Amino acid sequence: MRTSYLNIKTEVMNRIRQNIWPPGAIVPGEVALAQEFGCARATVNRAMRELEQDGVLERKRKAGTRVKHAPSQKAHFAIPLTREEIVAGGNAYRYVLVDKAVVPVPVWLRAKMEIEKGAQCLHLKCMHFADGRPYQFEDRWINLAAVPKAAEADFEKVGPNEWLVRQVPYTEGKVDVSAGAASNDVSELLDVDVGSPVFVVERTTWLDGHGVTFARLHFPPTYKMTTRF
Amino acid sequence: MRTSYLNIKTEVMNRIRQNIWPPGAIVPGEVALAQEFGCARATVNRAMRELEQDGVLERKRKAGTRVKHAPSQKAHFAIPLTREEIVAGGNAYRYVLVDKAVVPVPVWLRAKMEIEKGAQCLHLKCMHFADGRPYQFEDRWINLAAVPKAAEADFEKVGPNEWLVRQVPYTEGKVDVSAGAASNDVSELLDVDVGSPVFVVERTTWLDGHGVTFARLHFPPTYKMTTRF
DNA sequence: TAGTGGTCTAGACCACCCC
DNA sequence: GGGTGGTCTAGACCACTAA
Repeated sequence: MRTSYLNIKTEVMNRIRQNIWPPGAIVPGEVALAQEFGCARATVNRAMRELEQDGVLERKRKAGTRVKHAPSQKAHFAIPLTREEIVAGGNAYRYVLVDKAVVPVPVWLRAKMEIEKGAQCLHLKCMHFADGRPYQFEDRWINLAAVPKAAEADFEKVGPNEWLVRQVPYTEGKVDVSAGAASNDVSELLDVDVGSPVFVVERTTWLDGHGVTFARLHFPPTYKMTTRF
Repeated sequence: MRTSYLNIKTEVMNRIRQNIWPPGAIVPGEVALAQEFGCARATVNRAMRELEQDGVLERKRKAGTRVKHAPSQKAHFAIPLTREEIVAGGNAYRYVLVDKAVVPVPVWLRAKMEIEKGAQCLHLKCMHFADGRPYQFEDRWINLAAVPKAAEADFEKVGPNEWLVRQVPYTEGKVDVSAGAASNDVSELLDVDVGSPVFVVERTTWLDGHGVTFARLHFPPTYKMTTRF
């Protein structure tokens, strides 16, 4: 085809990189570009809309389209299932359930997930291994009021994350990433020294505003979360 | 307007959540949906295309559109300028250049950024403070062959990241996030114990395949990278 | 090879919002 | 008020690929 929206995207990017359209400059309107490229406005529109999503352009009705001063950089991290992540890395995956208990929801968790008082929850401790080496320690809490079926699952074969994603898909959530010090438990399970650095990912998940699950994932300091942008 | 692509998106999401279209199920084709919703196929197409981007659907020519078994969860973290990040948090920002030197590119950096042998680079050490407390220690390397102008900048007032983003926008890069142990230098600058956990963000940046800059950002363990999905 | 999504067009109406 | 992007339409051709 003569003019694809992709061609327009790359052409626009070229002009920006070559400083023909410097940061802050206003870009010709859609009608003008459509005429220049000899295509329909809808085609230009799609190209420009995607460039806006990519963080390169700023668009406002009436004001027109401008080149962003500082392109908003976004790192886009995928959050795969641990099993898939390990297998994708070419390693053998092994999962072990370390501990399982039904307990009243602790106060800190109630605050974090906005759970009603007196609810019961399932507390799981799991290990994930890659080629026999400790890969991740998963400290997981599941709100049984939100997911009653979890009480019947045994979690011996399938990890809670994988189970949950099948039972309660399409949830909303929050992710916190940080560095922490290995506690006694964690250091033993991950086979690192007490107090040494541990990479921590915390995930809180809601469904329709109800707290579903909270997980704290601990990785040895060899672990890196990587992405390109 | 009667049928917006947004209405279609929410309606489709509802059907998925209510298990009318369970995971793995094939969804009616675009023509069928267009007829059902009483709109043009292009409208349905946009809705479905965006839902695919959102990780909810899988689309293949001829095979049709299916609901994903496990929705691919993506967290996308914004990477703001440190100054803006601190100011946005309601804190006073202060920047200090700790050290600056022109040196031959070290071997490990040449390997990482694919820089030609014998090139010179600028090595900067900077501190960022939030309300007087150490917020980030920035260990930055700039390839002078790629950014000659950097040799003239003094980096006393403006940090290298902010300077670079203005001089060399629209680059490609890689981000690695991990946990590390504080070295002697870092522990002193961040005011933490030697060997204690430090949150580390490493960013490598290329322009047209040429290594531009590498930065290792160290945060005290109180720091958390947060996002919602 | 037939059916599905991928894309483009030419035209239209509208909502928003800077000037 | 008027110009800009936001969206929708009805129709068309094409590319890919599963059956």
